[in-house]
Amino acid sequence: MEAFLQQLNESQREAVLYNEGPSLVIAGAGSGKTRVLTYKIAWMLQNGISPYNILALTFTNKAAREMKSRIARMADEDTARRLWMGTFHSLFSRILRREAEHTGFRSDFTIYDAQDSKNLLKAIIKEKQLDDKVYKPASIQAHISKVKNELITPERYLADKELIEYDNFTHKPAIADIYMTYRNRCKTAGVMDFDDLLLYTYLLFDENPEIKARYRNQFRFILVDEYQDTNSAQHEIVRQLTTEQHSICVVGDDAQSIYSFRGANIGNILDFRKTYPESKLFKLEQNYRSTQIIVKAANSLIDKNKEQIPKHIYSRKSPGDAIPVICAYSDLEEGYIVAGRIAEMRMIRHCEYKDFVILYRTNAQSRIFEEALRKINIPYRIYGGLSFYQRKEIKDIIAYMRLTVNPNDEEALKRVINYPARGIGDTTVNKIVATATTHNVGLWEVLADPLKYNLNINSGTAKKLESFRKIIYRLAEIALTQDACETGRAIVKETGLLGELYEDRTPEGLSRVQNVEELMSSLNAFVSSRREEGIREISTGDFLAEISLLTDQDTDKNAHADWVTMMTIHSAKGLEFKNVFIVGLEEQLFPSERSMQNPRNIEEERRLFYVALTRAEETVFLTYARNRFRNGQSQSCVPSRFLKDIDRQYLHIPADAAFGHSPVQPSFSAPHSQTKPERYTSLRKLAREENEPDVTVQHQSIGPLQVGYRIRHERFGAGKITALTGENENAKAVVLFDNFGSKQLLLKFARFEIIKE
DNA sequence: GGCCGGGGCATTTTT
DNA sequence: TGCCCCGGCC
Repeated sequence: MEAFLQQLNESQREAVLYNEGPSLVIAGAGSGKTRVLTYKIAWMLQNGISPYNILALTFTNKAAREMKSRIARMADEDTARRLWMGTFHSLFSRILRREAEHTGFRSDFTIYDAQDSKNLLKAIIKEKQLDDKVYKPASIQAHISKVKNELITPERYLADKELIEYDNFTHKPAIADIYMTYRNRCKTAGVMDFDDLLLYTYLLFDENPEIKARYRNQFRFILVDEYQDTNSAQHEIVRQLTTEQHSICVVGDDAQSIYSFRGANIGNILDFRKTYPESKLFKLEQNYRSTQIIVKAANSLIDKNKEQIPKHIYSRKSPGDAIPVICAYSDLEEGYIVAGRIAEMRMIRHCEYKDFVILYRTNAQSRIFEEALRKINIPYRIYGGLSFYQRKEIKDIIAYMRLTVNPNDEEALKRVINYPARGIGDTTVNKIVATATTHNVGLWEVLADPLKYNLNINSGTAKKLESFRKIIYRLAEIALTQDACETGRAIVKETGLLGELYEDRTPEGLSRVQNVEELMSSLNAFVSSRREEGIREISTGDFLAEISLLTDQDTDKNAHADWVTMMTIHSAKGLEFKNVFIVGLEEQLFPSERSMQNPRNIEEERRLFYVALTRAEETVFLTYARNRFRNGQSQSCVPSRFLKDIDRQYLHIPADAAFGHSPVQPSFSAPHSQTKPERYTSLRKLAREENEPDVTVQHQSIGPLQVGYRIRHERFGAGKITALTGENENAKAVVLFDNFGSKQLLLKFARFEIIKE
């Protein structure tokens, strides 16, 4: 471990070693933030702190997974697993399930995704006979989400004069009532939406001081990643769990706070030192990613923001080239220019396609680049769009799973009660909803005993409902006695879902079948990986709990395939590319039209541009068009004000691209000292070697297996056995996989073959 | 229940 | 311009 510490720079090391009280680590772009977090945790573990006492919160599953696997390499797999490390949402849902008896929910509550909540709101607005032009479901949803993130319950909302007055003022006086109904409906349905996972955790701690104390005592060390993205609820929960002397370490970069629109509060990080007056401040200011010019250009840009924590980010890489600014006549030409540059650079500089990314402000911009790339046969991939779990066929199956776990789940029930078609129409569903609402019970209660609630339906409909009910009962029974895999299989078979899909021979139909197969195989993988961990019972609920909080942002399969990447700047956060094109740098597009009223929003847009610039390792191109097709008509455009915010000495501005000033020659004509391999890479290798797990009973060989053999695992691919431990039932192999880090496999369950070198 | 056409609308997105 | 949603019609 001492050796590890040598691998850190001074400020990183200081941040890692300070654990005596609250600390704020300002981590500039590319400054080795994740490494500080992982080393810090590894250091704690090394010093005898139990993983059980460490709470590490991240925003995405991907971040949590990466950190976990790095820690597994430095400590060991089992310890890493016992850490409380994960997203806010997943860890809090774990706590809420555990403490269910104090929450008013059952431990098997299901989770509404954004679409479900919107559908429910839409239904409520309709039931209340409100005008959905005034009460637009999407904006009501955003509003409710916002107040929840401010920890405002329906009761508090009603009592809040200002909120009520504001709603009257905007002619939407029914919002409080909609919110109340929504909350109650979720409660009777036994479901939580994403915001509820935070809100109810806060309320749990708030209303039960002894529970709060228990967790506060348990989590003696708390780490929060991407603190600039926390919303008020997250901030407050962290406060509930800490004292002013607590060892809490928050890591983030105020300059990269770009999610205020979904509730993130940059004040959390800016005012951290007011919240914890005793806290220490560490700054990671060396950027290991980008050339000096890129870093300096980005600095000069972000300097124009008022609200920020002072810092001096620097790079010791080569100076690099000045940043070309390219002006195109039209959006179409912008596409051709970028595509042409990529082709050219690939030839001249021997880059691969995957070294390029095109970053834009809005998804709508992607189409033109798509067409331009396709025209000259450049392979590309667009990030974003419909995620795997949002596809209809997947949501249908998941809805059935949700019903087997929680038959009162309203949105799941509405989704599949007539799919595949069973002749149960809207009228019937509406009657069920109305009956359930008047009796204040879940939909399933009504469905299970229609007579008791005087459900007004004819005998034909009653029969149809009966047969649906039987299906769900049967599936629920399977879910009770068998594992998640069997349940999944039964769902596909018994409901006739797959049959329905097989009939469709169109390409879309085939891809739907493939998606279902993929879901089934992920179910399989889930069950078998839990088995390998030695867990015997794996219920459908366990699977749901995991995937409800998952997105396929997380599945970065094909990450090494060779294609150009296109994405919004927002989704590029945290990533890096050798060459970056930032396109559409025009007023009203970037900064977006909507951000213009408010200087704070402009600052956020500027941070967004900062994020874009700092994705690049070697080269950045900035492009804008003079004319652009927007909303059906061609508009002439003005170059973005942000171009003027970058110190001109770092830009290369040709005459035709002049914006605001007269063109000048670039100040650096790039003496090309090729970037040396970063210290970073060698470090990582070192880190990997030094950390074989300390396990109890070690063997040189078990059966045909020997330490040092290479194997190929069904899911994790190739890897080397680094240790063999345990006896018989508990025999395990520790395998260092080429692409998945170190894993312990329970030999009884693990599926792999021995391969030759 | 599915298909077609009109109207409205048009940042950013993870959990 | 293009997409999505809704409502009407078969």
